[in-house]
Amino acid sequence: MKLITWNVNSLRTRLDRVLGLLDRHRPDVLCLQETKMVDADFPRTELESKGYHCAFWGQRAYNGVAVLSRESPQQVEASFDGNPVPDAARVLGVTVDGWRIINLYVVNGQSIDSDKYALKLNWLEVFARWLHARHDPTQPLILAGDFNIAPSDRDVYDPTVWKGKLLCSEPERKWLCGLQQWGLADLLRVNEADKQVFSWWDYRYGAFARNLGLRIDLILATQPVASRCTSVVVDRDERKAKSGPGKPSDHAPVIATFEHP
DNA sequence: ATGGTTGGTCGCCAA
Repeated sequence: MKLITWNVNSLRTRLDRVLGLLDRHRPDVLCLQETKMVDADFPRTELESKGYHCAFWGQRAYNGVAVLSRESPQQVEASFDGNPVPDAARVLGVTVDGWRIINLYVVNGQSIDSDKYALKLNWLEVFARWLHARHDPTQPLILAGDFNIAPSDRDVYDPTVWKGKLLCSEPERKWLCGLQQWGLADLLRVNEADKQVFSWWDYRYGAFARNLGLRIDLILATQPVASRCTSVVVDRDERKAKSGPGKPSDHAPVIATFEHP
Protein backbone atom coordinates (compact mmCIF):
# COMPACT_ATOMS: atom_id res chain seq x y z
CA MET A 1 0.00 0.00 0.00
CA LYS A 2 1.38 3.36 -1.07
CA LEU A 3 -0.12 6.71 -0.10
CA ILE A 4 0.95 10.11 -1.40
CA THR A 5 -0.06 13.56 -0.21
CA TRP A 6 0.56 16.59 -2.42
CA ASN A 7 -0.48 20.22 -2.27
CA VAL A 8 -0.75 20.90 -6.02
CA ASN A 9 -1.53 24.64 -5.86
CA SER A 10 -4.24 24.46 -8.55
CA LEU A 11 -5.21 21.11 -10.05
CA ARG A 12 -6.12 22.83 -13.33
CA THR A 13 -2.57 24.12 -13.72
CA ARG A 14 -0.98 20.93 -12.35
CA LEU A 15 -3.15 18.22 -13.98
CA ASP A 16 -0.50 16.97 -16.41
CA ARG A 17 1.99 16.74 -13.56
CA VAL A 18 -0.52 14.83 -11.41
CA LEU A 19 -1.06 12.36 -14.26
CA GLY A 20 2.72 11.98 -14.51
CA LEU A 21 2.97 11.37 -10.76
CA LEU A 22 0.32 8.62 -10.99
CA ASP A 23 2.28 6.93 -13.80
CA ARG A 24 5.60 7.26 -11.97
CA HIS A 25 4.53 6.05 -8.52
CA ARG A 26 1.23 4.18 -9.06
CA PRO A 27 0.03 5.06 -5.51
CA ASP A 28 -2.98 3.27 -4.03
CA VAL A 29 -4.15 6.59 -2.59
CA LEU A 30 -3.34 10.17 -3.58
CA CYS A 31 -4.48 13.03 -1.33
CA LEU A 32 -4.50 16.42 -3.06
CA GLN A 33 -4.82 19.87 -1.53
CA GLU A 34 -5.44 23.32 -3.02
CA THR A 35 -7.24 21.99 -6.09
CA LYS A 36 -8.84 25.47 -6.40
CA MET A 37 -11.74 24.35 -8.57
CA VAL A 38 -15.45 23.77 -8.20
CA ASP A 39 -16.69 20.17 -8.31
CA ALA A 40 -18.30 20.66 -11.75
CA ASP A 41 -14.83 21.35 -13.20
CA PHE A 42 -13.05 18.42 -11.50
CA PRO A 43 -11.07 16.47 -14.16
CA ARG A 44 -12.47 13.08 -13.20
CA THR A 45 -12.43 11.67 -16.75
CA GLU A 46 -8.67 12.10 -17.08
CA LEU A 47 -8.02 10.70 -13.60
CA GLU A 48 -10.42 7.78 -13.99
CA SER A 49 -8.69 6.88 -17.26
CA LYS A 50 -5.56 6.28 -15.16
CA GLY A 51 -7.54 3.77 -13.08
CA TYR A 52 -8.44 5.97 -10.10
CA HIS A 53 -11.68 6.63 -8.28
CA CYS A 54 -12.16 10.28 -7.33
CA ALA A 55 -13.63 11.81 -4.19
CA PHE A 56 -13.47 15.59 -4.16
CA TRP A 57 -14.72 18.73 -2.48
CA GLY A 58 -13.78 21.97 -4.13
CA GLN A 59 -14.64 25.64 -4.34
CA ARG A 60 -13.81 28.59 -6.54
CA ALA A 61 -10.27 30.05 -6.40
CA TYR A 62 -9.25 28.78 -2.93
CA ASN A 63 -8.75 25.56 -1.01
CA GLY A 64 -10.19 22.32 -2.40
CA VAL A 65 -9.31 18.73 -1.43
CA ALA A 66 -9.51 15.44 -3.32
CA VAL A 67 -8.68 11.79 -2.68
CA LEU A 68 -7.86 9.50 -5.61
CA SER A 69 -7.78 5.77 -4.95
CA ARG A 70 -7.39 2.56 -6.91
CA GLU A 71 -10.06 0.91 -4.75
CA SER A 72 -13.48 2.52 -4.51
CA PRO A 73 -13.65 4.90 -1.51
CA GLN A 74 -16.30 4.21 1.13
CA GLN A 75 -17.95 6.57 3.64
CA VAL A 76 -16.85 9.77 1.93
CA GLU A 77 -17.29 12.67 4.36
CA ALA A 78 -16.53 16.33 3.76
CA SER A 79 -15.68 18.76 6.59
CA PHE A 80 -16.21 18.02 10.32
CA ASP A 81 -18.77 18.85 12.99
CA GLY A 82 -18.53 22.41 14.28
CA ASN A 83 -16.21 23.57 11.47
CA PRO A 84 -15.90 27.35 12.08
CA VAL A 85 -15.56 27.93 8.32
CA PRO A 86 -17.97 25.33 6.94
CA ASP A 87 -17.78 26.58 3.36
CA ALA A 88 -13.98 26.31 3.10
CA ALA A 89 -13.17 23.00 1.37
CA ARG A 90 -10.36 21.72 3.57
CA VAL A 91 -11.18 18.28 4.97
CA LEU A 92 -12.21 15.11 3.15
CA GLY A 93 -12.40 11.67 4.77
CA VAL A 94 -12.63 8.33 2.96
CA THR A 95 -12.30 4.67 3.88
CA VAL A 96 -10.13 2.56 1.58
CA ASP A 97 -9.41 -1.11 2.26
CA GLY A 98 -10.57 -0.68 5.87
CA TRP A 99 -8.24 2.23 6.57
CA ARG A 100 -9.82 5.57 7.43
CA ILE A 101 -7.96 8.32 5.59
CA ILE A 102 -8.55 11.99 6.33
CA ASN A 103 -7.14 14.46 3.83
CA LEU A 104 -6.41 17.85 5.44
CA TYR A 105 -5.65 21.31 4.19
CA VAL A 106 -5.16 23.25 7.40
CA VAL A 107 -5.95 26.98 7.57
CA ASN A 108 -2.71 28.87 6.79
CA GLY A 109 -3.15 31.76 9.24
CA GLN A 110 -1.18 34.39 7.28
CA SER A 111 0.86 35.68 10.28
CA ILE A 112 0.65 35.33 14.04
CA ASP A 113 -0.76 38.86 14.50
CA SER A 114 -3.55 38.20 11.99
CA ASP A 115 -7.18 37.41 12.77
CA LYS A 116 -6.62 34.47 10.44
CA TYR A 117 -4.11 33.02 12.91
CA ALA A 118 -6.74 33.10 15.69
CA LEU A 119 -9.12 31.38 13.27
CA LYS A 120 -6.45 28.77 12.51
CA LEU A 121 -6.03 27.91 16.20
CA ASN A 122 -9.80 27.71 16.68
CA TRP A 123 -10.20 25.57 13.56
CA LEU A 124 -7.47 23.22 14.82
CA GLU A 125 -9.06 22.94 18.26
CA VAL A 126 -12.51 22.14 16.92
CA PHE A 127 -11.09 19.65 14.44
CA ALA A 128 -9.18 17.82 17.19
CA ARG A 129 -12.25 17.74 19.41
CA TRP A 130 -14.24 16.18 16.56
CA LEU A 131 -11.43 13.73 15.79
CA HIS A 132 -11.24 12.57 19.42
CA ALA A 133 -15.02 12.21 19.66
CA ARG A 134 -15.48 10.36 16.40
CA HIS A 135 -12.35 8.25 15.97
CA ASP A 136 -10.53 5.59 17.92
CA PRO A 137 -6.71 5.66 18.15
CA THR A 138 -6.60 1.84 18.33
CA GLN A 139 -8.16 1.62 14.84
CA PRO A 140 -6.37 2.17 11.50
CA LEU A 141 -6.43 5.90 10.76
CA ILE A 142 -4.30 8.16 8.58
CA LEU A 143 -4.25 11.96 8.61
CA ALA A 144 -2.43 13.23 5.54
CA GLY A 145 -2.08 16.65 4.01
CA ASP A 146 -0.81 20.18 4.26
CA PHE A 147 -0.84 20.87 8.00
CA ASN A 148 0.71 24.34 7.63
CA ILE A 149 2.75 23.52 10.75
CA ALA A 150 6.41 22.51 10.94
CA PRO A 151 6.41 20.05 13.88
CA SER A 152 9.85 20.92 15.29
CA ASP A 153 13.05 22.86 14.62
CA ARG A 154 14.41 19.83 12.73
CA ASP A 155 11.77 20.59 10.11
CA VAL A 156 12.93 24.15 9.44
CA TYR A 157 15.99 25.30 7.44
CA ASP A 158 16.75 28.10 9.89
CA PRO A 159 14.93 27.72 13.24
CA THR A 160 16.36 31.03 14.52
CA VAL A 161 14.75 32.99 11.69
CA TRP A 162 11.48 31.09 12.10
CA LYS A 163 11.28 31.00 15.90
CA GLY A 164 7.74 31.89 17.00
CA LYS A 165 6.64 32.70 13.47
CA LEU A 166 3.64 31.32 11.59
CA LEU A 167 4.03 27.59 10.87
CA CYS A 168 6.44 27.25 13.83
CA SER A 169 4.66 28.94 16.75
CA GLU A 170 4.24 27.17 20.07
CA PRO A 171 0.41 26.94 19.94
CA GLU A 172 0.54 25.35 16.50
CA ARG A 173 3.20 22.84 17.59
CA LYS A 174 1.33 22.10 20.82
CA TRP A 175 -1.70 21.13 18.77
CA LEU A 176 0.39 18.60 16.84
CA CYS A 177 1.79 17.24 20.13
CA GLY A 178 -1.80 16.76 21.28
CA LEU A 179 -2.55 14.62 18.23
CA GLN A 180 0.57 12.59 18.92
CA GLN A 181 -0.44 12.07 22.55
CA TRP A 182 -3.86 10.91 21.38
CA GLY A 183 -2.17 8.22 19.28
CA LEU A 184 -1.07 9.60 15.92
CA ALA A 185 2.58 9.16 14.95
CA ASP A 186 4.40 11.45 12.49
CA LEU A 187 5.39 8.66 10.10
CA LEU A 188 8.48 10.35 8.69
CA ARG A 189 9.91 10.52 12.21
CA VAL A 190 9.24 6.85 12.97
CA ASN A 191 12.29 5.83 10.93
CA GLU A 192 14.11 9.14 10.44
CA ALA A 193 14.59 10.70 13.85
CA ASP A 194 16.94 13.54 12.95
CA LYS A 195 17.15 13.75 9.18
CA GLN A 196 16.41 17.18 7.73
CA VAL A 197 13.54 16.74 5.29
CA PHE A 198 11.47 19.52 3.76
CA SER A 199 8.24 19.43 1.75
CA TRP A 200 7.62 23.10 0.95
CA TRP A 201 9.85 25.83 -0.46
CA ASP A 202 8.59 29.37 -1.05
CA TYR A 203 8.35 30.34 -4.71
CA ARG A 204 10.25 33.51 -3.81
CA TYR A 205 13.91 34.18 -2.93
CA GLY A 206 15.14 31.21 -4.97
CA ALA A 207 14.16 29.21 -1.91
CA PHE A 208 14.25 25.78 -3.53
CA ALA A 209 17.65 26.26 -5.17
CA ARG A 210 19.02 27.32 -1.75
CA ASN A 211 17.06 24.59 0.06
CA LEU A 212 15.27 27.13 2.27
CA GLY A 213 12.46 24.71 3.08
CA LEU A 214 10.05 23.60 5.78
CA ARG A 215 8.35 20.27 6.39
CA ILE A 216 4.66 21.14 6.69
CA ASP A 217 3.16 18.31 4.62
CA LEU A 218 2.71 15.39 6.99
CA ILE A 219 1.38 11.87 7.18
CA LEU A 220 0.19 10.91 10.66
CA ALA A 221 -1.17 7.50 11.57
CA THR A 222 -2.39 5.42 14.48
CA GLN A 223 -0.37 2.45 15.71
CA PRO A 224 -1.97 -0.31 13.57
CA VAL A 225 -0.95 1.69 10.48
CA ALA A 226 2.33 3.15 11.78
CA SER A 227 3.63 -0.33 12.66
CA ARG A 228 3.26 -1.29 8.99
CA CYS A 229 4.98 1.79 7.55
CA THR A 230 8.19 0.85 5.77
CA SER A 231 9.25 4.23 4.37
CA VAL A 232 8.38 7.90 4.00
CA VAL A 233 10.13 9.94 1.33
CA VAL A 234 9.72 13.32 -0.37
CA ASP A 235 9.76 13.51 -4.16
CA ARG A 236 12.07 16.52 -4.48
CA ASP A 237 12.37 16.02 -8.23
CA GLU A 238 8.71 16.94 -8.55
CA ARG A 239 9.43 20.31 -6.84
CA LYS A 240 12.29 20.82 -9.31
CA ALA A 241 10.00 19.95 -12.24
CA LYS A 242 12.91 20.04 -14.66
CA SER A 243 11.27 17.30 -16.69
CA GLY A 244 7.62 16.90 -17.59
CA PRO A 245 4.99 19.50 -18.45
CA GLY A 246 4.54 22.88 -16.82
CA LYS A 247 5.79 24.44 -13.63
CA PRO A 248 6.19 22.92 -10.16
CA SER A 249 3.90 23.38 -7.20
CA ASP A 250 5.59 25.08 -4.24
CA HIS A 251 5.04 21.78 -2.36
CA ALA A 252 6.61 18.38 -3.09
CA PRO A 253 4.68 15.10 -2.78
CA VAL A 254 5.25 13.05 0.39
CA ILE A 255 5.14 9.30 -0.19
CA ALA A 256 4.46 6.66 2.47
CA THR A 257 4.74 2.92 1.83
CA PHE A 258 3.16 0.20 4.01
CA GLU A 259 3.28 -3.55 4.26
CA HIS A 260 0.05 -5.15 3.06
CA PRO A 261 -2.62 -4.98 5.74
C1' DA B 1 18.52 38.29 3.59
C1' DT B 2 11.84 41.37 5.10
C1' DG B 3 13.69 40.41 -0.66
C1' DG B 4 10.06 38.39 -4.23
C1' DT B 5 6.89 34.33 -7.20
C1' DT B 6 2.95 31.93 -8.38
C1' DG B 7 -2.20 31.12 -9.13
C1' DG B 8 -6.92 32.73 -9.60
C1' DT B 9 -8.96 36.23 -11.45
C1' DC B 10 -8.93 40.52 -13.82
C1' DG B 11 -7.46 44.60 -9.02
C1' DC B 12 -5.92 42.65 -6.11
C1' DC B 13 -5.86 38.57 -2.36
C1' DA B 14 -3.74 34.36 -0.63
C1' DA B 15 0.12 31.53 0.09
